[in-house]
Amino acid sequence: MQQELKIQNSLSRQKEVFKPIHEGRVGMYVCGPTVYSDVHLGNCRTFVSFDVIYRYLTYLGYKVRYVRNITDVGHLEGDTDIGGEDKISKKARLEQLEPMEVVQRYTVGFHDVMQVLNALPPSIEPRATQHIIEQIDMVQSILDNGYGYVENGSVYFDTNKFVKETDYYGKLSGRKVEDLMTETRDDLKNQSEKRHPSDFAIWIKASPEHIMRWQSPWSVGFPGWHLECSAMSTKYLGQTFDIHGGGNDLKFPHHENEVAQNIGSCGHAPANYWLHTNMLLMNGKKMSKSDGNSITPEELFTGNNPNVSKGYSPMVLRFFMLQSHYGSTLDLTDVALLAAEKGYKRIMEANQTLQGLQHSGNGSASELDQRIQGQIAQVHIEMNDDFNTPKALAVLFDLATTINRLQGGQDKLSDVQPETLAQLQQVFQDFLFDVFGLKDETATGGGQGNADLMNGLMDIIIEVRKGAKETKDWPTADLIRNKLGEMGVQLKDGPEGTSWTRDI
RNA sequence: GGUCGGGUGGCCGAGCGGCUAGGCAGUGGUCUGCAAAACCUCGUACGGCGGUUCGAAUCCGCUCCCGACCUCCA
Repeated sequence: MQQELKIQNSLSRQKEVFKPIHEGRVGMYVCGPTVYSDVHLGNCRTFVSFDVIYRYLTYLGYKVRYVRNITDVGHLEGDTDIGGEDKISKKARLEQLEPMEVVQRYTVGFHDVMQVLNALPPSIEPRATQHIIEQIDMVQSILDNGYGYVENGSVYFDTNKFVKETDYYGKLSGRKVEDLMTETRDDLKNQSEKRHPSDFAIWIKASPEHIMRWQSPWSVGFPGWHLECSAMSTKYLGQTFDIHGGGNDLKFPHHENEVAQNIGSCGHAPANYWLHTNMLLMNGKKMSKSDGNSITPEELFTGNNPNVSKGYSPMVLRFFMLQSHYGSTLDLTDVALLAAEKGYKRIMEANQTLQGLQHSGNGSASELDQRIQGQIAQVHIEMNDDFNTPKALAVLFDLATTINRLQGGQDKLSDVQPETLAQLQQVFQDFLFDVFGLKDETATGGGQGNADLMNGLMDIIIEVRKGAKETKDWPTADLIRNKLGEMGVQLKDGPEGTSWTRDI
């Protein structure tokens, strides 16, 4: 299984072979949320996507340092670098809370959602407010290098100078520098402190009523929005690292400005590979906090939202996301979720069947065996092609049919080598759980102790029903099946006996 | 207005020059006490119009829609 991993690099707009800076290690930075309100599902898609990327890199044997920040200061409302109110501050004012209470509340909420979605915590989760010193240092470096200027206590990044002296600005977002320089939007006219419309604040002097403020060489103020990512990625991953990720709505201006800040302060572009996830849509439109077209994870799980007919399990949501590529938009609809729920159940039950298959020890290298071997390899090939989870999943579904045929006797285990079966069992476990990060909710839930109890109880019930069936006592047999069905436990009669699964 | 990305069978969603994924729904079967599940079967889709090519959903041109970014959002 030695294929090369290829990833789509936003910087080159091409799929490139991934080569880490340090053999066997990967440094990855992903822009995390601004914690001023509940995460919505769109945010979750990005973090689930990078969770799978993180998991797969780890699966490949890389030692990954995954840094995902929490932005808790500096992110302004509105369309200007100054004049807009800090999002955290605004929320604090409206709810009469300390800014850090706001931050704490939504950070905890974010972590809870990440946990139910089974997203692994990052290696480091730095906060902007914990890195004010690093950010001030970076502003100073930018000033020292001549790429910034001070105006009335605020510091701005001089994009005009940066453009003249380097060829970086606009490269990532594919923007034409001339367009940026000749920006004439009405909104920008009143930003008199800036020398150019495309300049952006890296340090902002706090107005008297502004609650979050720190001492700096230029003013009592706070850092600009883009700065924290530059400062923290540099601190934890170095001046140049492997992968920088985020939602593609951050490409401009956030990421473009980040690149400028890094080069402006230390002369190096931050990341070799930029990965951008595409937007989650709802009703064909971008899911967005600001225009109200959004649904929270909570609402999706409970069904308490007009856009869904029922609640969906977090794992169904995760599976739904895996069925599309992270680089494509994904439209969230009720029927699509319904379909995902069935598909999720099918693959999980196939895995249960697979893990229960017992090999007698004698198996030939038949055509079937060869095909399974090929498909096992194919799963890896698909994932190595820019983390193509929908294609990898498609191969797993093909294998699910084979698994069910083996169980049903249409295919014979004697045509499968014991090692092949073992590999297949391993691949399903590895990919379903370790790489895709799914959990099997069709199986027994509620902790291991309860699982054992549940299994024991079900064995008894199935045994009793078997007795009823043998005496052709159909009313009793059906009563048991129907009552269990109402409780969310489905019985499946088969030639080998009766098995059961739980609804999700 | 500028820049970028899309339009794929009933729905979702891969593919991105020939081998025409996958899931869900639907069809007709097998199995079953009945059902469910499972298995088998059927279903040739790529917005429109031209062009390049032996061959195009895939490349090029035009055109019509849709979305994203350009201003806060993952």
